[in-house]
Amino acid sequence: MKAKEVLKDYVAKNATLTDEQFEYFFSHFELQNFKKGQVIISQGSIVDSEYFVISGCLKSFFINEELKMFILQFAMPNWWASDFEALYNHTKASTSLDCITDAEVLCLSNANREKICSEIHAVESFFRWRTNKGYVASQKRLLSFMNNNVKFRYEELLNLYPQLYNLVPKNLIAAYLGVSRETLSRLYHT
Amino acid sequence: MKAKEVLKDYVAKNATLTDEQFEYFFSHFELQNFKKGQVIISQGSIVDSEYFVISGCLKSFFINEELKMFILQFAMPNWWASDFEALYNHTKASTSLDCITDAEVLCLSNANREKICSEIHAVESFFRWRTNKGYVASQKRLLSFMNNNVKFRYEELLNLYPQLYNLVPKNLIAAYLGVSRETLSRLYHT
DNA sequence: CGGTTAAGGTGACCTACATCACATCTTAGG
DNA sequence: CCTAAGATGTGATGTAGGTCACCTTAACCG
Repeated sequence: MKAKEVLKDYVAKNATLTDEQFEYFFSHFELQNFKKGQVIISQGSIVDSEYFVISGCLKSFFINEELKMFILQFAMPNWWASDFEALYNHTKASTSLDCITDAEVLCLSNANREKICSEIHAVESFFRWRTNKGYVASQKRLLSFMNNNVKFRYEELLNLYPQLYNLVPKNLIAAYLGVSRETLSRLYHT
Repeated sequence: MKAKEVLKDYVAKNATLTDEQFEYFFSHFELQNFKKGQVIISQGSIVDSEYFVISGCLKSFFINEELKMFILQFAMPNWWASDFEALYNHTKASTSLDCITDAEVLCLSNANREKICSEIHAVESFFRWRTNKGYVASQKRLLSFMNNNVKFRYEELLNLYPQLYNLVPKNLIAAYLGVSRETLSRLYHT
């Protein structure tokens, strides 16, 4: 399926745009291809776009002073990724974004998003919906973090994204769950 | 300061509404007064409104099977609170909301929010901004949870809301930080 | 004003997970 | 096809924070 159709299907589920409106909306995106390992946003740099994943898998992550990595999000097809704080506040990125696999993404600049949001009310509404969905997901993850142990959270993650099991190395899964790779390994072995 | 002015100042910082538009916007809210300890939303019930805090302090929380409480948010003046997942998806609340102190809030129903969002583009934009702010705050908290120990997170919380130190009992602070009250107590005593 | 309940502190002990060290095994490039 | 780097498993040991038990002090209410 072509990138345009992927986005169109996604939008159609949550907003009502005419074909012309969608064409205009879509004209503000730029299709980009990245290779496995390529960095899209890096900590400390300026961020001016957000990314809608068509194919492949990205990760948004943070590396602390001791060089330990924490993964905030695995971005699979139909997900959005960026450093939204830096993007909206025009500050430097506090997190990075890179490619776990080769990936195809649609890039939308901050300026273009604000432009189409102000031009088309339904688009503004669509982005409000999307952001709300992200907020709710983030709150759920926080709650699960406080309430559940590693094993539960690991199985919860695999239930939600079964593809991750084969796609992503275990050390990255551990960095998402907030535990060491050794502990994750010991959940089912030893 | 009256409730209307509190909301007006808050909105003015992040959206451009004419006085008439604001009056109309405001007419969709209902002022409510609650006593300390009163429950606004309880786990398992239907949610149909969100709340903007004028004065006092609320908490949104979750109680698990072992009756352990986790606090998702302390809602201080100028903050919004609800169970947003239940509110948007018309499902039953998975979290509760109650009053730590006597509180004055502006109540906005889901139906009214959607109504004014669709009627006034600037209002839709305002709510997109607000939701984005909540999302960013939630991601930051998650990251801090993974990256920092209890002492750091406690000091971070008190830096952000110094009022909490005297306003809220330590067992609630502990439930927000995700540790036992004993551990929190031992940070500075013993 | 007296009694009940909430808030807070602290000792003893337990457990989940971290860290370090090292041993395979797999895989992508040259 | 060979080799270095990445991915994974596992033992030994350390530690932050949990749990339980009990005590003191403060606050609220009939």
